[in-house]
Amino acid sequence: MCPKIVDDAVIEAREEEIMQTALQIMSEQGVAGLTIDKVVANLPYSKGTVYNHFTCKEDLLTGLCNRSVKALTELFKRAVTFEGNSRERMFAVGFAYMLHSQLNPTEFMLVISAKTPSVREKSTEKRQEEHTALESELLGSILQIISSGLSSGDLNLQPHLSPAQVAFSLWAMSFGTIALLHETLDRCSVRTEMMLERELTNHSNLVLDGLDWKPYTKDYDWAETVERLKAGIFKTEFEQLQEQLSLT
Amino acid sequence: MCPKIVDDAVIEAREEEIMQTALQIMSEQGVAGLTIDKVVANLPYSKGTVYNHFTCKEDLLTGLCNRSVKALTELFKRAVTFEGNSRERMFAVGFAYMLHSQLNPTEFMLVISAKTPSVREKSTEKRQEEHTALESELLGSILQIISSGLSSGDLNLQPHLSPAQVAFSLWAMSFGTIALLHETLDRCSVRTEMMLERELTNHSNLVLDGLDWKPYTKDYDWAETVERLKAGIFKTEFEQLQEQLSLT
DNA sequence: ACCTGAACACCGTTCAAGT
DNA sequence: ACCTGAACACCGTTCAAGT
Repeated sequence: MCPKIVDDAVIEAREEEIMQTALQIMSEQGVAGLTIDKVVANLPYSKGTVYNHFTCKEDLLTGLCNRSVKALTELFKRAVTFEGNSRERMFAVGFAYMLHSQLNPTEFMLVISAKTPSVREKSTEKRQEEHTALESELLGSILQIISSGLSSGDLNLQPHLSPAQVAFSLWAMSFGTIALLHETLDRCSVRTEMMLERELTNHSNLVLDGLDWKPYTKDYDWAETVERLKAGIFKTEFEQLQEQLSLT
Repeated sequence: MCPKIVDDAVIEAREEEIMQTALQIMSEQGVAGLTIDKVVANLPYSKGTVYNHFTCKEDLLTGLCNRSVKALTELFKRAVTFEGNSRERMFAVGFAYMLHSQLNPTEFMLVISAKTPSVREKSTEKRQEEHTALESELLGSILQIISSGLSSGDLNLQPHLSPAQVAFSLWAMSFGTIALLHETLDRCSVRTEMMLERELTNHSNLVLDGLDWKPYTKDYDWAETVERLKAGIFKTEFEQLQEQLSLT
């Protein structure tokens, strides 16, 4: 009836197949081990077809990056629905970020390298725009929680700080913690189950206390909140993470 | 008299020459634009000689990364000598980090990519060890200020936080802010002179307030501290930055 | 002992030929 | 209209020959 729609679906399915294959190779051989030849060898298509979907290797990397951010967006949206006070919801966002980075270490590193000028310059305009759109969705979730904190009175913004600046602070803090800790965990090869969780909780508490966002760390049972997240909205993800860690 | 020493000096000078050439190429053509052929073309030596100094391209990248961290170490040591209270000295470290990342954007990005597994795996053992040694020197400066804050009573550690964790928090915060802001500034192509300075001050204040490190943001004239840094220990660097920004 | 650069292998990208 | 894979260009790395 409408062949165009069917075609689009086929194209999208193939794009997904290409990206999954690329991801598989990268998780085994590292980002530097990714080769279009290797991707094609694991696929029933030819090189030319892959280049019909992605204009160059960098475009493929940005595509993978977007795929990962898309999944993160979903987790953030779920965090916004967490039942609790506004600071708990903000904490849930950080928790979601941590879970995502742990469950998809390869993709997380990709987000960093996709921001690199050398990758961005070569990617398609289209995929770059998709990327910025996804990032403002992420930011949107954070801003939503900030404004709910403001209206509930949990958060009192200092005059020199705008909501956008607060959102940026929180993001930078989480990003920095995860990026540096990933690297440290890699090097020590001591992937203790809860190291990242503990550090991220510490940093999150520092920044949220610094922002004067109530209830303060000392006035609340945050361990209980963590338990509620693990058993509630992020149950599936947490179980996946435990399984993954027990395998290593 | 002692030819070995002369030889070492010659070798070191050449290594520096190679790294400077590589840096020059990277600042013009990006990290992806760096090619051993291009490096050799700008040098009076042959490919083989370059490969006598660096075992592979990644080893050269790690060498450049270390060169940059070495310079940062010097700035941090200077920050420790800043005359003021302990929180001011801690702030000076963040300020040094910001100055360094602004003055050497290419090198700063390199530090990120050098931490990437694909680069680290290929680098020489020797250069990797040098890198960890440099990083503990950086951390050492931070720990020094933390312990002076503890003994002066400016900083009261919460029971669940160790000095090392605090140092890590501060580092992660600065790193995250700078990395994300670099990217944002790149994209907007609005390199307003003081954007990074303002954001880093905000974040630093948030974290230090959160840590309960006195004097609090609201109780002190931090703008005056910034002025003192700009006119004092970081005068040269600040002037370089202004010059650089006025040229663009 | 160190330097040289031709030679090799590998990989991203293209495009003429095929369906 | 889309797919194919041989062919090309480029780049990291090596090593026999030279000094």
